[in-house]
Amino acid sequence: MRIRIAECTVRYEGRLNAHLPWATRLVMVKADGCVAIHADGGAYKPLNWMNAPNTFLEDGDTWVVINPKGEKLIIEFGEIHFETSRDLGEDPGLVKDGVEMDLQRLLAETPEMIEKGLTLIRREFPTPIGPVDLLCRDAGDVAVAVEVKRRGEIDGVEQLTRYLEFMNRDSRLAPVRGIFVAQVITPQARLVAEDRGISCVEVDYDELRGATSDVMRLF
Amino acid sequence: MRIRIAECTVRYEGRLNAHLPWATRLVMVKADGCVAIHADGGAYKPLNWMNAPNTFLEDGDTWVVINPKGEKLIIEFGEIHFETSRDLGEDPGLVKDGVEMDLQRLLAETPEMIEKGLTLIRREFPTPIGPVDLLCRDAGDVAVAVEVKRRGEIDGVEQLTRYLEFMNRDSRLAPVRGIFVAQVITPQARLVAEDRGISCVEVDYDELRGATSDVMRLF
DNA sequence: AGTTCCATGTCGCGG
DNA sequence: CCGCGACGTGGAACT
Repeated sequence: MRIRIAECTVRYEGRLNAHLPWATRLVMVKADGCVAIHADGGAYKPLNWMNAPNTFLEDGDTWVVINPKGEKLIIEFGEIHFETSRDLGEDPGLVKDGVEMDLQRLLAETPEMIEKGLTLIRREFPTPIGPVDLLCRDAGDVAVAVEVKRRGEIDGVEQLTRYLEFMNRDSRLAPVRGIFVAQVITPQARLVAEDRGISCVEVDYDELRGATSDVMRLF
Repeated sequence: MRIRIAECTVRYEGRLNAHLPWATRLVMVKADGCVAIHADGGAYKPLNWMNAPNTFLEDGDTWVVINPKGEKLIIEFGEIHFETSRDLGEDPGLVKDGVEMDLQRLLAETPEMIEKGLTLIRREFPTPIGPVDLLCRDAGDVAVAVEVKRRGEIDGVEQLTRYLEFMNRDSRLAPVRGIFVAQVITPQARLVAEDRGISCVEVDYDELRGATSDVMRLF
């Protein structure tokens, strides 16, 4: 990784055109060739950047970075206040726990936690417009499409609505009802969902993890 | 801005739990207090971060960063390879051209580029659930709601669908048909749009800018 | 403060 | 490689 703190102007020509006037900034070039220009604030997002892969041309006090799509980043340097370079090596990477996939996996293992009598038919059931998270059958043998979200917002309800629309045109499946499952569901999402006859269920991740491991212990 | 390159492990406890094993990384602390932990690759996004505002506790070789929502970032340092600190001052900020607003402005000036015979009634036409980008009238005097996106994806179709639903309940406007305009439209979005009787039009930004300046020259 | 919507989103997975 | 959906999305504009 190469770090330079310097006066610079930057021009980006690509998906849009953007320009940075002269100021002091930090320019970071990573081992994979990606470039980021940071100001001293504004969260982790750089003012300008160019992701790998790209070609890097260093011509005196001007750097030109071009990627295969033809996007271009031009950095012109003035006074360089500081520079260093160091190889950090490979990173073992981030380990995550508690994302949607985990939630979906747990719910697939214990659909009872969503609704009493619910049994799983298939995870990621395919429809013409994408896979439904869980296709289940309820206590009364009716098909149920379950959409799982970490945070239940209106987008998720729209998504489930689209699936139901398509699935209810399929005579082998219809009628299909919907259940929207999330750790938290916003009042708006709940309102829209229930207006469309979609049930809403909030689940607790830790409780779910507990219940699932209990069920797993039975086998 | 403070930069430290060092051996470290990181733990994040917040919206999810995440953990980084020991490795050499760059830790950046900006003037506004935000913290970012970078590996030597992987675009501009840090492995872990904490945005301002937050409280920063430095206790020996351990840093604890907590934000008002209770999310927590814990960095434990081993060997420090390098450290520096420097005030970059305020940044004049990025100037952009070519975002959705620009596209919308150009289309408002030359609605003919969307469809022959189309004329503008109003930009940002208000509905109870938000403003429609362009309200137009077609060659046959029928009202047309136009949703403009840089990239046409399913969210945009949903947005336009909601607008149309409301507008078609208004007897002074109905019937209203929809046109979905973008520089690129994904097949999924097109499928859903056309399933709902919404037309799709792809436009080229440079061509549009040319055509618009031609029209403007006539006046 | 809460909600909506844009973004050079980025990232990862599956076809 | 493209398309699609999740993301600790972040961030800005507006209510």
